[in-house]
Amino acid sequence: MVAEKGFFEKVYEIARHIPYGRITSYGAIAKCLGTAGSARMVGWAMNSSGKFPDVPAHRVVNRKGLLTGKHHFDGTNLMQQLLESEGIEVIGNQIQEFEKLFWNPIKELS
DNA sequence: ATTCTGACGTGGG
DNA sequence: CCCCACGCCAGAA
Repeated sequence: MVAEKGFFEKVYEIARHIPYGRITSYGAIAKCLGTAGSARMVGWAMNSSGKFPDVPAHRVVNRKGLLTGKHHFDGTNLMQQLLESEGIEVIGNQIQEFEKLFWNPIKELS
């Protein structure tokens, strides 16, 4: 059948739908893609998000709400600053009220 | 081709 | 919550 969209594109598509001031987890996206368990690939795709300005990688964190990928951004606190810029409180790489700000792609995009 | 790593998640203790 | 181990699969060396 028709060639499916690349794994990366699927990730980007969802990431692009993340609303302002909201965040989601890699696993949530992975599940939405149907590749639950391969959450690592989601993060891997994000690694190439630098080529896609439409992909707010800073809004994607791990399931603990920890900014595990902040180290991959340009600066050291760039990711945190971006999140705080959207009204998200971040302390020590940990998003405050993570569950409250969590945006479930499966529920919203289903 | 093989090997290792990696922005994760889940399960068991 | 913590720690440990396994699975996952794409890409780089």
